[in-house]
Amino acid sequence: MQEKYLPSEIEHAAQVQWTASQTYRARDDSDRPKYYCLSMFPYPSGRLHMGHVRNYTIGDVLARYHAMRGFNVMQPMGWDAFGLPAENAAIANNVPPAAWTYANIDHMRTQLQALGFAIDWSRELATCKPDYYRWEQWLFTRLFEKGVIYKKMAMVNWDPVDATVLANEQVIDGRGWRSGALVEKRDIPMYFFRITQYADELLSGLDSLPGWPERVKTMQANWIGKSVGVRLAFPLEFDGKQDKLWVFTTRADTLMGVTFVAVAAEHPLATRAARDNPALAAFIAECKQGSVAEADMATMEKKGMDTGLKVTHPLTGESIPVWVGNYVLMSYGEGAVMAVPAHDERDFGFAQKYDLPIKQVIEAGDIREAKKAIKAGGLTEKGLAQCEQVLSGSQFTPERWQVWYEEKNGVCVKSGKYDGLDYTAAVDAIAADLAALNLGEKKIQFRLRDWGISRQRYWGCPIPIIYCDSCGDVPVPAEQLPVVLPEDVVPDGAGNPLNKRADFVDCSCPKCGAPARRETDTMDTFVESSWYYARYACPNFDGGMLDARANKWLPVDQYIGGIEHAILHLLYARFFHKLMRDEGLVAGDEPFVNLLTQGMVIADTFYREAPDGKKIWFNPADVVVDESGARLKSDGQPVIVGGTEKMSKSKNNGVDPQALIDQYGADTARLFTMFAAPPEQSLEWSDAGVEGAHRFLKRLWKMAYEHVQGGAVAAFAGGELPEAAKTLRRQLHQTIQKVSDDIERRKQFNTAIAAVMELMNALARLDGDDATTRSVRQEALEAAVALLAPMVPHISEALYAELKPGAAMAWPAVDEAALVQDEIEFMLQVNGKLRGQIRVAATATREAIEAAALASEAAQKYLEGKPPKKVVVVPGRLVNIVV
RNA sequence: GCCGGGAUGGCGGAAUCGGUAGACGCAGCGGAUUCAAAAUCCGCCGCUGGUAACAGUGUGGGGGUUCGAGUCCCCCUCCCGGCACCA
Repeated sequence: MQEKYLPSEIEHAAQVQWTASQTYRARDDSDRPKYYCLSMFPYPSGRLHMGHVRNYTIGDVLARYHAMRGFNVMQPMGWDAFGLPAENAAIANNVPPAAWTYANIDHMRTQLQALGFAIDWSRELATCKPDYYRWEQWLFTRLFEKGVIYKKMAMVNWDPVDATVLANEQVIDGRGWRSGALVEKRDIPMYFFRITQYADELLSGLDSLPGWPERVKTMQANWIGKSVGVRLAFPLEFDGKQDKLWVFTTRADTLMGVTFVAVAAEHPLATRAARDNPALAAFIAECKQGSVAEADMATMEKKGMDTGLKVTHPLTGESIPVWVGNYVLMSYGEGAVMAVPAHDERDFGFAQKYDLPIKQVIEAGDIREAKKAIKAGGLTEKGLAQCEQVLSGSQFTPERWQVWYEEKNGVCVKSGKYDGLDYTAAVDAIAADLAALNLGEKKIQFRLRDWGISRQRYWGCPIPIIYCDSCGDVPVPAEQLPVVLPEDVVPDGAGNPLNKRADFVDCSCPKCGAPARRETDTMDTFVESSWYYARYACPNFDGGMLDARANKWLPVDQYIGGIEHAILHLLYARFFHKLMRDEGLVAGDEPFVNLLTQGMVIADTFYREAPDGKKIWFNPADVVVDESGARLKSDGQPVIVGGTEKMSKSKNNGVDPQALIDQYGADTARLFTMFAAPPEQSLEWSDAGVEGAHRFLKRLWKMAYEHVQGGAVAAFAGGELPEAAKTLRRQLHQTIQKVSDDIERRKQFNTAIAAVMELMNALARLDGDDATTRSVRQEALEAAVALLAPMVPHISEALYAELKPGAAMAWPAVDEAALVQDEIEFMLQVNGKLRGQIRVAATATREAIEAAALASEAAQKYLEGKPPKKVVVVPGRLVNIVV
């Protein structure tokens, strides 16, 4: 055995051996229970970053643990290879996105392999390859024919200078990232997935996912946003014609308090009103400036303008003004809202700003109670004062409006026949009256919108549609698929370069044979990442999208990925699974049984501002920070510190793990990443601490080396032990228990590692070279090495081979007999404060424990001879004496 | 703005079901070894007072429930993620 721990040597040897013997090949034909462990596949951005290392190490720990437990494990890997950064790189370096992407994949594959992940590389896939996206195009045509995919107009960010659609990320402070031009909203035709048709199932399906974090399910449920309300109409007359303005509201009980209605700038009524109203037209044009991102819409100043139009209140017949409001979203509900300033925060702010009437129609519950109590009489002085205080707020004033709009348990007032009704009763009564007038009905409304997938970009999966002047939008027939994306294109940032490629665009109509044009839009990259998990089961199948193996491996037993994917990616993948199920391609309802959302790896950001106001971001590795501030290493000039954020390409704050691997080896990088923070928490990167992880591995190596030098010995197999060895064995088996539980149930690896560290510290203190002690040491070392194997597989394998030559490393078993304790230590509290300890036999009764506690010196000191008020005994833990 | 999450020593974090706050590691300090250094080994290490024993205090801030709160409830502050064309 080597005396020194040489990571590069043992890691290389282990990896070569794993590859040669196909150790991590998932068996399609095995009868052992399957365990499909999937980590979210990477975007091939260039090099691995720490987030990848964290993600894949978590997956690898779980995969290796289950393999040691006898499962037939599948851990695949692939590349989410289409996307915007490849086009940006192309523009910056004048290389085709394809070449850039393939080079990145090759480099990152090497890096992943150097980390020693137990990946079945025979299943590798890349979404930019025709043999993958071909089936996505095939499914698209099927769904298009079924009507699950349809075409409609939708709003995008438009850069008028570059004449191109911008991603939200490319809009910076309302301007295009390259041109600096003010961004406009523009309506263009797009293809949509009818995800709203599955809204109810996507919502109720969350209940069938006990293995998902609560927070993720809550986020998804809120995103789907099912609300029960009333869709109702305000009749109006326009251009001499009778019409209706429809709105959706969850607060129909406040209908009698409506003082105006507001429509979105894009609403047809606004457009019509603006025809002969230049001021309104100008205001609408202003609303159409800026990005389409919801966050921008929600944080901008609420503005509006009276259209001059009036609608009729459906129940009172009152005339109500129609406003255009920049805060009304065309994409939600009807694109119009009824405004009740007295009981809605946003309406209130708007009414205050434009001096619109505010009409109270709900009385708060506490005010009602106070009025009742005073009327009934017999109040104490204090009670009366309380009631009066409540009533002092009962006059509606703008300063006190929160009391009114926040009130959920109020009743209707000043609402005619609805006075005195609570929320449910009022909504029911009003909905019934509206229905009788044919002016409304109860309706379920989702916040979820249909999924627009058209992207006016080159580097994506082509949408398989052909435009024919006589036949219209024709899906490409299956036998003509795939529609192959040419890979020799270099985009220039101004529009989709496919439009300039006659060899791509020109084609003939599959129906009539006439000359036709190919769609040049590509699909949202979320489409590729919505079904890759299923394709891993049969990546080489060329007869269809999936074969029978999909149902052998699915559902995924453990999915691991960043919390930033909690809503969109995971919702789309769940949706796609249901689409594939309804096509008869997969059997189950949900794709991922257990989900682990790792926290982000965050790091400092540094930037400089260019003369045109753009920010240029610098990598932390290229920056030195000291008392004088942050400076760029290359030129010594200062840079601005931008705060600690998620490691990302756009902020250029990713830390390259390669240096770590080169200096300390993969095991150290893996160990440190798992040890630094629990998986679900965000991990602030710092280089300090890596040294400690490496030191631990060196110590482990040294202890094993010294033990092995002493000659062969069998692991402890039973019999009486001296006290020190017995205690160590108890700790050993407690550690096995804890590490198993930490990995399998808690999925918290930092504490598992800490427990093994404690064990090693104890083992280092165990003296004695007699045969018995050595046999206990052998047992402990074998177990410790096996417990660490999921985290640090290379060193574990090397050490196990030295400790127990020729044996296969299995997960250690707990010896229940070793766990038995004779005496237990109880904490002694007096009035909840720790005052001492007592030792009691493990078999002691509650009475005996109590007696021992009261008899203790500490208790006597605080009792001062008096009997205790109360004694609380927590079994196995503590005694609290209340004096 | 809306939805979700977080805050514990100088730092990363532990405390799993309301029961010893600070495990484990980093940094620091002291010592051993060494010609010296690195490496390694041993010890100390929340804060305040005290030579010490010990006492008080302490989990972002304020309030509450409880014999007992880092953990549960209410209010607030700050930080992070998502917000539908970044992936």
